[in-house]
Amino acid sequence: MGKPRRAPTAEDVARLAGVSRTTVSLVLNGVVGVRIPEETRRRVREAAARLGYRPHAAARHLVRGRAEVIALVLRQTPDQVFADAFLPEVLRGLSRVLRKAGFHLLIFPLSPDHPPEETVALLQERRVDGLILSGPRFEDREWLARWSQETPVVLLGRLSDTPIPSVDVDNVQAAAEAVRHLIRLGHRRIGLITNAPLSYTASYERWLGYRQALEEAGLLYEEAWVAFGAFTPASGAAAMEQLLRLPDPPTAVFAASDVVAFGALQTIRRHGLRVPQDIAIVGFDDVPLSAYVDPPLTTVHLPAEELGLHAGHLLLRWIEEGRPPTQEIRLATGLIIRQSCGAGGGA
Amino acid sequence: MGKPRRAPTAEDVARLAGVSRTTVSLVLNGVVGVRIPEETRRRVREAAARLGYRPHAAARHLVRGRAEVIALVLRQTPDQVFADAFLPEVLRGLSRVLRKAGFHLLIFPLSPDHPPEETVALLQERRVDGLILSGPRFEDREWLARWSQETPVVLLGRLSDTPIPSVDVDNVQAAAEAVRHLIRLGHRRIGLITNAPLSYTASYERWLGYRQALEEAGLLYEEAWVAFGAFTPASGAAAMEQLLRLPDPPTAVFAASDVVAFGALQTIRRHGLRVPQDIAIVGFDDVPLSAYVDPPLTTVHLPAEELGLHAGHLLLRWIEEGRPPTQEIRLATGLIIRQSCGAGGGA
DNA sequence: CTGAAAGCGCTAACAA
DNA sequence: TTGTTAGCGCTTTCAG
Repeated sequence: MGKPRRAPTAEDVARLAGVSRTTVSLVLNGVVGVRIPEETRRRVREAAARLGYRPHAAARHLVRGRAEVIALVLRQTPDQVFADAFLPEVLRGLSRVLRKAGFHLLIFPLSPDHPPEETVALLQERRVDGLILSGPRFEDREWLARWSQETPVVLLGRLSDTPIPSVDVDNVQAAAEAVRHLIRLGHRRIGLITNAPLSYTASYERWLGYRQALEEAGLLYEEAWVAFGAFTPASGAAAMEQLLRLPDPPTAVFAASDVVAFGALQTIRRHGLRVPQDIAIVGFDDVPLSAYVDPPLTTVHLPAEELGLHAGHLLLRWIEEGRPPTQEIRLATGLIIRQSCGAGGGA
Repeated sequence: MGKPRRAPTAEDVARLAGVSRTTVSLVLNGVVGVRIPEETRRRVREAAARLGYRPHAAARHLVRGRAEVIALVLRQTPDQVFADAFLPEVLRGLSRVLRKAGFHLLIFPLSPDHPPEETVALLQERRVDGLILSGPRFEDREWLARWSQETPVVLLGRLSDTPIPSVDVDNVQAAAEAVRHLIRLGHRRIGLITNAPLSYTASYERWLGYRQALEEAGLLYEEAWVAFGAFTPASGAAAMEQLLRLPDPPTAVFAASDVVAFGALQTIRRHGLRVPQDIAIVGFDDVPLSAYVDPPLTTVHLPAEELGLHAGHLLLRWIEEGRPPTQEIRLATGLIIRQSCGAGGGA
């Protein structure tokens, strides 16, 4: 009862097994090229098991210079968190690769109310082996540049003109594909509701894809047909309202995120219009619930778990190889055709 | 360029400031009751700043015996992750309190494919100061009991008959309130779609609340009126299907999670029935999107961020005070009346 | 008020 | 093949 205050150390194991600490370390770490009799190994392992010995990660860190920890910095604002239904999935993909490599995940929410420097300082104290920044922002470029000279980083999302490896989807192509679908269905007046201000890379790129598809098809880009959403359904609802007030409203709209699309759907309903008969909608993200709104939303699938997985891979490679992989991974998206555009997607 | 291989240590700071390591430590940690001239303090601080010195967390951990890290163990299966739209919010609440106390958050997904022992081992190596288990399961009782003798734990969710502090909502009352709302609106034939098998505490308790409300009102509990969902909208859709096939289907149903309710809504639509005119629905959780389905879902609000916040508080208290707070915190829920029951909630 | 010294638990270079 | 030794970077008595 009064015994196990202190966790067993390698020393304890050594004593119990009747060997030295070195031997314990050698055996337990499975160091190769050392010929230790099976009998000794067995004794050590048994002693360790009996004591419930676990090496102390901090001590190991200190001497090996490796924390075996990477940090996930969440750059999401509260509004974005709300929009971000796939954090759990990203986490799953990420932690799967990490665990296999023996790494652990430290979470750092970096909301706008904390200056990045403060978080950077904390990260430094922790001596993490690497860092994944989810949802990088323009303001982050400076500290990232500095940081990436010392420690591996990978971006989940994108930042233009930076040599930092990143993983993301090809937003331009994905958005263009969504809009092309609308065009293919005969729409000529196609509106856009952005998912966020264009200062966000993803929003900007989706806007670009929208323009590109229009241009390919020889359709005019009309300023009036783009309305700005900002993460929330409410913002999507307002944007749709604005589009509907136009003298000749679009017959279809590309909502650059599902969440924003949900708001748009609501507005449309409130105006007594029907989707897709009166107006077609295509979303972006394929959040789990998009299949369950009315009508089920045609949307662009975002492979959340794979994003996490690849980010982890890339970071681990940098850590192992000691130099940046200089890679931009662009994961494929796919258009999921459901019923909000009136094509396929059976009842 | 070839310089900053090694991070500056306290030694470096001491040298630059022309003092000893002790002094550096004393000054930088703001140890009280030590009279060091302001001038010396200034010099130390300046040297530290100039070098960009950051104390090494692992070294500190080793000597102080405190990691300043707590672990969040996610017990969610993939299906649950899907259902769990509020992980980000919980995270936000949690990391807010932790940061204030100088603690960090290590994430451990504990999916069913890893034996708990393995994760426990990893947790031990990390020597975390405490642990929050989100979504505890019956099978966890054993290792939890053992663990909690050594290290603080708090449950996010509930496990019956355990002395481990926990924070949760009062599912029984919350569910009862939802059902009472239906009864108040005149419904007598009220069905239940569970959010998960009853082996899950939350499901069980919501089922209990359902029964309780029925009983209070003198209504009969009918086996046939409870259908089992399992996390996903698809399961909710199937459950609703089953209810609708009954000779005399319920006129209202309490879906024990919004996600499951979304599936139910879809089934109802497919049957050409209308909500709330033909059938009323009340959900549970108040996930962000529940206000944006058609019709907006009346539901029970789950205070996700506060759950995280309180869990953090409780854990920190245990860590600071050295003994379990023996507390069960039950956070208040509230019925959010929207339009899926045909009462209030204006258009 | 400040410095010297010990030691947290572990690994790894070096001897024996 | 195994043991001895020297730190990793920090805090913290204990002397000066």
